[in-house]
Amino acid sequence: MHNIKDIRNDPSKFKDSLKKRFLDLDLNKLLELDENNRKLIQEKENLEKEKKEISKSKNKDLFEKSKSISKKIDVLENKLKEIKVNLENILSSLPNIPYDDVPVGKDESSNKEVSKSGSIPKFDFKPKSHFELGENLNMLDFDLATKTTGSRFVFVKDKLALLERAISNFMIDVHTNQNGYQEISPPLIASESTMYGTGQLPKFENDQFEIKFDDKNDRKFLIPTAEVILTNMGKDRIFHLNELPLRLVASTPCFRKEAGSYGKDTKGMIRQHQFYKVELVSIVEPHNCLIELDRMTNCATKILDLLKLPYRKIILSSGDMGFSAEKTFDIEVWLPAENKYREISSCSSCGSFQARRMKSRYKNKKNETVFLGTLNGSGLAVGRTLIAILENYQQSDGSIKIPEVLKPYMNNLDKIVKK
RNA sequence: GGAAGGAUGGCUGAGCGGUUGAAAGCACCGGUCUUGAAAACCGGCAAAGGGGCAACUCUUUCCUGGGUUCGAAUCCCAGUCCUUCCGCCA
Repeated sequence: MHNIKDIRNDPSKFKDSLKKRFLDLDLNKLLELDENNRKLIQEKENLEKEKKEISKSKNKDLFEKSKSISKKIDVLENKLKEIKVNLENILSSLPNIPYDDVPVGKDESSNKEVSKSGSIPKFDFKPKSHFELGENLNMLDFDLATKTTGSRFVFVKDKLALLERAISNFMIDVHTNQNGYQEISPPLIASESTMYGTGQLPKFENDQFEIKFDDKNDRKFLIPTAEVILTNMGKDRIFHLNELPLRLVASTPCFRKEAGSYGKDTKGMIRQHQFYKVELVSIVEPHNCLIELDRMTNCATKILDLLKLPYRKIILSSGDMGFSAEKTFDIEVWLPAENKYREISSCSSCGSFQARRMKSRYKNKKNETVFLGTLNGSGLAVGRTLIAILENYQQSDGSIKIPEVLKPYMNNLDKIVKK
């Protein structure tokens, strides 16, 4: 959410910065509503002042007049309510403004590689895809999931289920013990206002799974990422300076409809309606956002370093970034079967964009109340890490070596082999 | 699901029809003192929005939404959430 004052002060600058998002919108309606809003506010305030003075004077002769003022105020209030709804509808649908150093471009083709790390494994056989490997081991079962649930779900079984759990535990341990994050086990269901706070609503309702509760006025959604629930821990709150930075980590299932991506990655577990993800969230003073973004990104890549998985870091172009982000680094892991890098983490700074939506504030050094900065990043997507391990650690016989750092989490198992 | 109590500023907590935006304490910020810190003392300190270059000023807000009244944190109605007790249950 943007501050209407910023838009009002320099509409053309604001418009230009949204052009980086390839949005050419007409701000006139917004500005017109804003002006009208302020005009009516002034009228209303004058009446209120008058009314206040009458009641203070306790002069009975003026009481009738006060009543008639009340009626006028009622009319104005109704008009204002309507304007406010319209204003907020427009404002809440505007995406965040890309930070200065974000490459401008329409889509992922303008993303820029920042760095590369790790060595790409050489195979003296044709590497298999994760779903071939998993199905041959009888440890990934897509057909069964289709039967019980539907498409884009999977049963992970036996030692791969253990591996999935190990990955998750390993990552959380690194983030809590070495990276200074506090572990959270949050609700997996979020209220409508919580979803609004991080920017999933109102614009992206179609991507969300809504839960049916008895009370129809109280809408609830399965979280599409722990970012939603963790970031909203600061909702409607004023933090003390000494509580910052707040760094949170959670491993949770995520639920996404992924509407519009049908036909993409239909095979395997790259794109599922449900997947586990270890999520990092930082709540910081807004001027520290970009430093924190680098820090967070390093926390994520550290996991890949420890797992000895090759990856690259890219900066997303303005057109490819998420709605709430001002700057995003994606980390892509090497997948031998696809012979390319695939996204395994996405770390974003949202500046004060989300904080403004959810009224998440703190008292700064000068004792002023200001909006916080929020960041979120995957550290990492568990399902995709499983895929990357399957593909990068596969052996010619179809078995899977276990990365050194995961062995303690897997009863010191060396290898996953077919029974 | 049944019964009772409650919701006030960053926090604790008074107020229960008329300068109450709201006592007091804590926290926080500034200052005096101190080599420095602590303690002590003095001062400041709610948010949102409008107007103004600014100093400043106005309006709203005591869970939410209605109502009574010239006037509501205070009275009435509805709802939400919390706490305690009982029942049920992983």
